[in-house]
Amino acid sequence: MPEGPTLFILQEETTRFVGQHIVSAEGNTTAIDPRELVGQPILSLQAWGKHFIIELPTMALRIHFLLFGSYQIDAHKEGRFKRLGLNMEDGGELNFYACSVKEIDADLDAVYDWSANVMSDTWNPANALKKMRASPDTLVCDALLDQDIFAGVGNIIKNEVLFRIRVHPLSTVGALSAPKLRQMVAEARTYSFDFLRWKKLFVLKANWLAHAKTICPRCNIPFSKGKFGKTQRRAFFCENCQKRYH
DNA sequence: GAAAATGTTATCAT
DNA sequence: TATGATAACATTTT
Repeated sequence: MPEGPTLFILQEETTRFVGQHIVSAEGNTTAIDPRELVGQPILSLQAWGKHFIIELPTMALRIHFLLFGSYQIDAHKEGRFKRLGLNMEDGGELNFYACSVKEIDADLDAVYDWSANVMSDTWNPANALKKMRASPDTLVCDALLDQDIFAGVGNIIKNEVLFRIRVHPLSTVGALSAPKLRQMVAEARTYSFDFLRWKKLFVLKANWLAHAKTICPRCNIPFSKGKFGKTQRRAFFCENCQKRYH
């Protein structure tokens, strides 16, 4: 379900709810009592990386879909418990399933670094470079998945970006030249918007060049596979055309 | 039907 | 204390 572009779509699809009051709420979340939400207006609905933030007068909620979460707008799933369901004053519904719900206590600006959100106008590539320069031994595969640096980048985007810029996932950040590192940062954003466009057209998977693929489309030789880095996520890469910098 | 996967976090051990 | 391994969660697809 997730990766930043998906959350971006969710945010786009729900803008009409901003300003509306919640007329009823339900769900099996233990983070909050859904009844607390009734009567409150939605102040904002925002996406930050893979987080969906619902801002209300008395609290903010963070929805995270993890690997399996899903949502329905003006519809619901049969035979599934809602983790959280909001019924709006215009009769619309916003339902979340199999996701993590968390209440955010502190001020949103204190919790979120808006410049790290790859899909946002507030994205700041210079900040990403600065964060990476602070830990040069980090593997590029870990850096791209680091939500403090590239909020919204997930495993698919990671694999596609590294293939596009011809960098081996086990390269270290510090071994990349300055232009190469800038290219990595730029491509993280560029590919995220390609992902967004393709997902909307239902052709995302058809446009994968590396992720879950077996043959390198550039070299026509088998891709290598591995589970690398702190999170041991799948890497698909070409030993021939993706250079290992270290 | 087993296994794996677009992900994170809590908990326990070192 | 900090880091690291492991489990836990929950759904859909192969």
